[in-house]
Amino acid sequence: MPASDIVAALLAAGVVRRDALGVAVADGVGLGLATDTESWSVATTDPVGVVRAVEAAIGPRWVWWTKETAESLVREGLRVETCWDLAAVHRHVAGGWRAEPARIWATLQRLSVASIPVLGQLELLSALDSAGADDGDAGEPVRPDGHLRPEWACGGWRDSPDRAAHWAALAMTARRLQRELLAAPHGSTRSRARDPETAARSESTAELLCAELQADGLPIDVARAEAIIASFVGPRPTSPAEAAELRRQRDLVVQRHEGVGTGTDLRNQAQVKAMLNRLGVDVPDTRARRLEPLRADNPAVDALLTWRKAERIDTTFGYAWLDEHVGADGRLRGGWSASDGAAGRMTAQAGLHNMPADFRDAVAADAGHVFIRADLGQIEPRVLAAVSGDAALAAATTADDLYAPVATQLGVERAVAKIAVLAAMYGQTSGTAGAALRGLEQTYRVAMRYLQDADDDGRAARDVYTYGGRRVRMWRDPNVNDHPGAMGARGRYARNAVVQGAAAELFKTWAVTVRARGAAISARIVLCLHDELLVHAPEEHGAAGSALLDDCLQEAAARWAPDRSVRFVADTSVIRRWSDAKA
DNA sequence: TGCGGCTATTG
DNA sequence: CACAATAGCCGCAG
Repeated sequence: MPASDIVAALLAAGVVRRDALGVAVADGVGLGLATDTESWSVATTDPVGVVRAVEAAIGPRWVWWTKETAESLVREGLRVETCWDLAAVHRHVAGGWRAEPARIWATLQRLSVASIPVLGQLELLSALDSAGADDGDAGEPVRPDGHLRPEWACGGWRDSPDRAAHWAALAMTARRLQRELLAAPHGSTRSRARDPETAARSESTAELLCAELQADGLPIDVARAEAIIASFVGPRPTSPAEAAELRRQRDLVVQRHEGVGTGTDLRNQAQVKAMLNRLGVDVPDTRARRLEPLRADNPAVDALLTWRKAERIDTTFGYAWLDEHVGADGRLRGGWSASDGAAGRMTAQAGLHNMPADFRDAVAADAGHVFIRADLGQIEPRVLAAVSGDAALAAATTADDLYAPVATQLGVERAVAKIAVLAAMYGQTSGTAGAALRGLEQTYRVAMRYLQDADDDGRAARDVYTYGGRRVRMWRDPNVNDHPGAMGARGRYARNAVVQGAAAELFKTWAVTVRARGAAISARIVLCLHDELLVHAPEEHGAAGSALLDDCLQEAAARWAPDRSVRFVADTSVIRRWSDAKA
């Protein structure tokens, strides 16, 4: 069936723009499409071509199980506008990281995760269990016991277009159940989001963005990057033997401070500590922060710290790193995850999130292009004001510098106010913030209560929920009784998770808004860094892009937060190199 | 070979 | 050295 017939069939079925449309792409075989009531199977060697035609003609909200589908589309150069990613929504509402179809389905059916059938266990099951859980029709994706058939879930749905159509229809069923789950009150701190689907949608589209970030990569001036590396470790060695010799020479510069022949292994923590002891330096550990003050008085410490920096560049951000992750097209590519870890932040590999600042000079826009860079100012305390509904703290967000009015309110220096607010969000109790913390309790009672509630939940091993409804699971060591240390750690973790997690939700809403609106001026996000966006665009659209980032922040904030009492600000600039940004 | 500890880098 | 993350090397247990 040609793609135009599929489009006609969908139009006849009444599918319009933004309507949910299930899709299952079986590469080389065909695809399945499904609405809530109908499904279509298409045999074709070019299933993505069909998706492309439907996207162009209708532009639905594509519904799929996992980001594999997003990656399939992006690999073929297709950028669809929006989606509903069942795995992303599952991670959001259920917590945890694992989100295979069988787990998503079991959760929606309220079946125990432990009872999910595993492929290859069938013989064992039938031997042990005379009830025969799998006595249904193998042509159906769902077993009589309600679980997904493992052979379907593990790829069997790709076997034929008909199966793909079943799989797409099942995705639509799963989406309906997820929406019910999102709309229902849940947990001890029900999400205060105005529209419970907002977060689910931006979390979904963030997966699409991640697939694109992975494919596009970050533009790198490779010659500049090599020069930066050379400034730390010297020119690129031409052979492994030369590399080894250079390394030996670098070690010797430090070892010489002890005289000849000691041969301290600088990569061995215990030996380094012993060496420092012999040189009269007594430290509990050898971290740079601790050694830095001693550097001026002790040439050996100075040499060691210089060695550390070079060693770090050589092993982690050296020539090998460039060769492995930068393509012939000058793009640095790494894997992206839309909601990793505790609170659902985006994460990236290949050093994209922890590249030393020295390298920002090597992050350069293509010829005829610019970067539009924007970072959110003081995002966490502003988010705290929004999610807790603290009117006093919200009032402080009208200032460009939130800490200024907070300091005035507390009657302390700005620096003290800042430390106190951060301490409250991170759960620090020791240190100098003590008096100011008590002031916070008085002045921003609602926000501090919100944090304390999360802390209490965490200590008691109760899961917490972010503003956008992300479930953050708590844990308990099954082998030992809870002890104060573990409880305190969980409390701090939970306290931070409700703030950091909500900030991540706002950030992703902003990012996917920029992704959508930026397409009109060929602006593409090339880096997401927790509170910072780097967008690559043709230079003639620099000014428009700059305005767009700011507009999108206001749009995203309005969509994400229930009222406009909290002000969000971004510092935006149009630059050629990342290092041109002022901060 | 896998894992915890230590270290450095980022927000 | 609070909260989160990636990533490398080392020693040690299995």
